[in-house]
Amino acid sequence: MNASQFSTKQRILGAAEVLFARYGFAGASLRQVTAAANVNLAAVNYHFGSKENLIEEVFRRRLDDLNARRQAALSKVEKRADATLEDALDAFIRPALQLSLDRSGGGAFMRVLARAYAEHDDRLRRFLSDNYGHVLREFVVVFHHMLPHLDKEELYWRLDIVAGALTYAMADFGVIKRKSGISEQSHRERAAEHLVRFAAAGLRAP
Amino acid sequence: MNASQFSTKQRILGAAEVLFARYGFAGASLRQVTAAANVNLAAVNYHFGSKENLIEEVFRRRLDDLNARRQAALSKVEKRADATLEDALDAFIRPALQLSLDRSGGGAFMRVLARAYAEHDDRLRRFLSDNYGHVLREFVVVFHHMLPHLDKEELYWRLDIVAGALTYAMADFGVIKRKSGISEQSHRERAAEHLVRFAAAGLRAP
DNA sequence: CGCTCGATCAAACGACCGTTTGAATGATAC
DNA sequence: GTATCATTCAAACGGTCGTTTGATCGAGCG
Repeated sequence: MNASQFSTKQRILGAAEVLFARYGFAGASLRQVTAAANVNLAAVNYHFGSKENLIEEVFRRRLDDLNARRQAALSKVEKRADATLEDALDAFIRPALQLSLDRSGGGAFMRVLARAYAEHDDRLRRFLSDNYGHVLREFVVVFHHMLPHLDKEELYWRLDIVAGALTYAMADFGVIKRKSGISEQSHRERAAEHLVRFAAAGLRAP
Repeated sequence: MNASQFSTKQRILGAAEVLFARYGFAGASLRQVTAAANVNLAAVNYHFGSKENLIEEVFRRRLDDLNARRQAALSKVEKRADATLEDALDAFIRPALQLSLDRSGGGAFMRVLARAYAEHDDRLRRFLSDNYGHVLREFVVVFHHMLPHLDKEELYWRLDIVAGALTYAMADFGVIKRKSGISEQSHRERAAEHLVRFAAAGLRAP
């Protein structure tokens, strides 16, 4: 009998996401993952081939959606003649925020993503760059039109800073202690608002 | 015979720093560490008691110095009546930059620090908060005087963003590909310059 | 010299790791 | 009913993990 309405693959992916977020890729074992997912240990190698492949699938499941949302939001911005810098930033940041607020594990995924940055693993970096680099390049074009006083290299530097601050904020790294009355969700929403305002000013700097 | 002029403890700390940066706390084994340090496997448990304690010592060795440098730089800023926001930011960022440029492992340490944020480990967070906390609070006071239009909570949010962007930049997380002609050191120096300019504008935002 | 004691060493401990195997299961097609 | 085939299962594989043990080393000292 299944302990859930979801398929074995989906349950493994969900459990892996949470445990990778909490203990890291090396720190979370397949025995922990399969126990949490209520599936047999061998199921990971049967369905995914290896732990390495499982890690990639954890990313693919969320990033396909995240990038589609970002591209859709950016398209809307491009079609409006009066779009502001804040609108473009919002198109980049809000999809990440929404994903982090997703009821089933989105918050965990943002921490997994932050871990991926920290890993500095070449294979993982190439995987992320190959599959999702083109979306970043589209954003660069739009920002370049909105900030004509910045040359391409300067713009890249600043967007890199924005990406860093976003990763940090969405992964809830910060030292700001969430007040007991405030949910993780509204905490992240506040973070996103502050981030858009801060990043807009930073990008506009001479 | 020793393979180095440094003591066993120092060699373990140095090797651990590099390997924790590269493979993470769970991913780097004590066998790797002791082999790289050219010491016996049992030396870690003899000198540090456990792997967990070794991790804390890796932090303590660098953070004591980083905090002292930040406090000294901040004191100079406080004594000058004409100090600018950029000066205060510099007092916070430059010590981290200098540490990251330290010949022996400072760059690795900044990546270890970024991993600590990603770990979300309560014990590690408390340890860092105890070491970082009071210095951060001193910076808040100075920034508060320089940015009277921001209330305390708003200021905390923005400084948290700055800390995130700094961590990200110093750990070399970014997607900006270092050109082959540019050393890691001058890459980090560029990052720090951009960061100060960006953060100053972001903090000054209405 | 003989004694002491912190430091280093090879070896082993039990536990856990990712992966593989081959049998059992159960729905589908003939 | 029976053959098929994807899926699930318990068990085991060889390795690596952090830690512990007891022997050995070697400088300092009476």
